[in-house]
Amino acid sequence: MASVAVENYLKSMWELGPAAVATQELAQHLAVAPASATRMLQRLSERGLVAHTPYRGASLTAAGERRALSVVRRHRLLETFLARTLDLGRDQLHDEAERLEHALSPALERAIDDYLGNPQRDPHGHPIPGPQGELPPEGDSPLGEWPLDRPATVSQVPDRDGEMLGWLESQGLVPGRELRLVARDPFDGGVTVKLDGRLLQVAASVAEEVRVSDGGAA
Amino acid sequence: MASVAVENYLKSMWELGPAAVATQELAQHLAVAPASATRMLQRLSERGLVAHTPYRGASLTAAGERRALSVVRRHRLLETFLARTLDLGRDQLHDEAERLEHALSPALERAIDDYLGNPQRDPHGHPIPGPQGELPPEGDSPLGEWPLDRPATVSQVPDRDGEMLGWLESQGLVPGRELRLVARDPFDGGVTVKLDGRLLQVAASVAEEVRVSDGGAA
DNA sequence: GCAGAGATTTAGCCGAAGCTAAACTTTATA
DNA sequence: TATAAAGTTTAGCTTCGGCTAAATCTCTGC
Repeated sequence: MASVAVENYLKSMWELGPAAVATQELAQHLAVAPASATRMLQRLSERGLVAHTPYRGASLTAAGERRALSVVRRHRLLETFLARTLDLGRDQLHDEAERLEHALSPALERAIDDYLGNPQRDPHGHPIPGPQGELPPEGDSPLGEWPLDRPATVSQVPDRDGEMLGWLESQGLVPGRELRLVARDPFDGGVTVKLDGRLLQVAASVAEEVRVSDGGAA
Repeated sequence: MASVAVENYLKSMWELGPAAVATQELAQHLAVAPASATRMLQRLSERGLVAHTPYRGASLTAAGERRALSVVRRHRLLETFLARTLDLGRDQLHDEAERLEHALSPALERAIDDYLGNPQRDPHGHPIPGPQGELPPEGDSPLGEWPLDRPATVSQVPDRDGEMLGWLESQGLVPGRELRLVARDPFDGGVTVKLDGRLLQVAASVAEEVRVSDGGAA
């Protein structure tokens, strides 16, 4: 039905949303020329999957969001499945799932979901949308916005940036790890955290991507 | 590198080979118009993957065969992997693997192969080509050609025809099952086999597709 | 309130891979 | 052996999804 390209545009729109997404931003995210993005937005608009106001960006319609969430669901189920069976590095998971997600039939999606026992989160801690695209309200906060001294548990790490992910792992910043914020740089948003008795400097760009919550239960 | 379409043409060529394949045969196998097959054969010929003599059919070059076997390897590894982890019906396996095979990276291929312990056969009993396309010499014979009364073990069943596969399974004709030929219809090639103490009529078309060998070791 | 920078869209091109219709080969039959 | 049928190829069109270059819009700074 939807081609690989269409699925990728919808997924990117969702990742960059929910506010209106600029053509250029979308194009960059997909490593495509801006003109290509414009054309695709027009086609998606005709199909009723995005609302595109020329020169003002675009956003997903309800139908578009459903399709996007279906791709996200397949992606995250695949990451979870591959992590459970094979053991690949956390950063390999993303790339592999990225390719396979477009080839997953509804039947196989269901079989994998059952096999995994209907997981709620993928190995990076990202919530897995339900079969109809249901997503629980987001209870996690960016690490950079967490109050000082309140105990927190890492709930989500980014999956796209292999480099950042590698660093996070080497520092023990993985989902489930407990920590406390001991200082915040008021200018750039970087933070210092204490985990395992160690102090660790976390750059602003990283502190934006890592999410935490207070329950030990993710 | 090679598109999904190219991979599918190469795989079909291999399945229909090794003798020269007629354009029409190839087109039918891929559910494509004959003219489309001609054009693709010309392109593959330019790329050095097939040898095409106009009006006389085409066959894979050594390079083409290598690529084809890589697709077959991915397909059969995937079937084995899915069968081992999820439990899908034997006939679903084929369709799912058909889609996923084109999205399997070399790294994931290796990871799956290791996970499975470098299997030699897929769940249908088909041999899995090695990483460089190595295939052991075929030791199995079509059921229809097996001598009367000599004990045989089913080694391979077809994977494409879900209907036939369903029937075979319902009759217990699955890889590993032992049987004996008790009669052969001299005209159409159908046979009567004895398995589990029962007598079973097997049509010629089926007897061609099922392969047997004498070792219990497949 | 207008010029210019920056973002966006349009116009026009390309290649892949599909299709149909028409032309051409090969093969088979009368 | 000639001709018809069957199979194959060529010609020319379509859609998808890229691209570049040129045109157009928006916004900001003067």
